[in-house]
Amino acid sequence: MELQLVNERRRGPYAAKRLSEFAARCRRGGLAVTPQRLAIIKALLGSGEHPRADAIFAAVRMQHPHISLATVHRTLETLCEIGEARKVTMLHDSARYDGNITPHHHVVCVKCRRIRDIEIPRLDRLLAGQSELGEFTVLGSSLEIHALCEECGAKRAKANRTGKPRR
Amino acid sequence: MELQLVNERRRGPYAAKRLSEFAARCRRGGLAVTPQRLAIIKALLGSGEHPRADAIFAAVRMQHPHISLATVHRTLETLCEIGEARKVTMLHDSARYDGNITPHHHVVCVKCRRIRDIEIPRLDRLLAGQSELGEFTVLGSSLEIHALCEECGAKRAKANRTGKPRR
DNA sequence: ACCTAGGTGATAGTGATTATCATCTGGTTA
DNA sequence: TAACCAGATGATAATCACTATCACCTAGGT
Repeated sequence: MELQLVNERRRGPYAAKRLSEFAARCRRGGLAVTPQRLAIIKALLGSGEHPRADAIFAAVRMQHPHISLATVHRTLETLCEIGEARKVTMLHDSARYDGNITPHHHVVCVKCRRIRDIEIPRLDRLLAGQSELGEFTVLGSSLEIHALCEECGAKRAKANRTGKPRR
Repeated sequence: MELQLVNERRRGPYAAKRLSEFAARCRRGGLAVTPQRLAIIKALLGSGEHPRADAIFAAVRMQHPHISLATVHRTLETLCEIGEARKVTMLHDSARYDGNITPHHHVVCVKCRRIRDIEIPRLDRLLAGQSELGEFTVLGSSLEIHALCEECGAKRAKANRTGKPRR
């Protein structure tokens, strides 16, 4: 089997492992280990729902009634920046439309959000043979390739040369 | 070569073909062919930028100075509904976070937006061998599989039985 | 030409996210 | 251990993309 739903039972041990390393990873990223951050990563690791900020807020509030929604938004963003979390899509800011309705996928520059179409016939073939996925009926798909475009890559290289930190 | 940027030169002929069929496709979808809709699909087909509503608005305004931004939003949405356009991601409404930072992909229910993790080792392998893509430096990727979850599929089936239109 | 369902423009409203800023605190240093 | 301060937080205002509302308009069938 080539496509496989990730087993929910793996989450417990995975979360425990990630949590045990969290403080060290924060410090490595130059971040203070605060109770709020701990609560937020804990809530995120404990959920298989790919939650939005408000869901994390609701969960965390039970233990930290004074936490601010702004802190939740900020912290989730920060966690993504140090690689302790990810977004399901990096294109959630606003709707992007495409007039090309033939099957294709996208490369997205992680800095400037420039998007270009790409074709991956092998991927389309792989998915064409998959109509069910656990409890899901497959309808279609779209691959988002994260990349750095030439222009942004050049800017970053220049910034590095003049001594600015990469991130 | 397995991954390939779509050639920009294809857009001209493709847009012309789509435009010539547009009126017929609107009527097939039960939509009136209005100057605004024509201008919007034209602007969309003429752009390789995967534009946001405001960019389409700006482009269309040059020929239709009285068009409303609301019309642009509505029309782009309508075009997606009848299959004349698509969104780059269906998850643009709000940020969804994932605590799982191991390489994986997602199945998304098109109705309720439930998301589950999936693993596609063959896709990861395919992409691991691709560090450049035209002017882009590849960093990672995320596949969004569009699907219908069991619950929503059941609801839809039931609605059909009781005579409600599917869409 | 006439009718009407559906489309549009103007604008108010909503919901998610970000900005601002005064206050607080983790973690380093004396 | 206390004192310090860069960075973190909470409260709240502001912003931004998008949707709802509604009076008026028009495409397309009669």
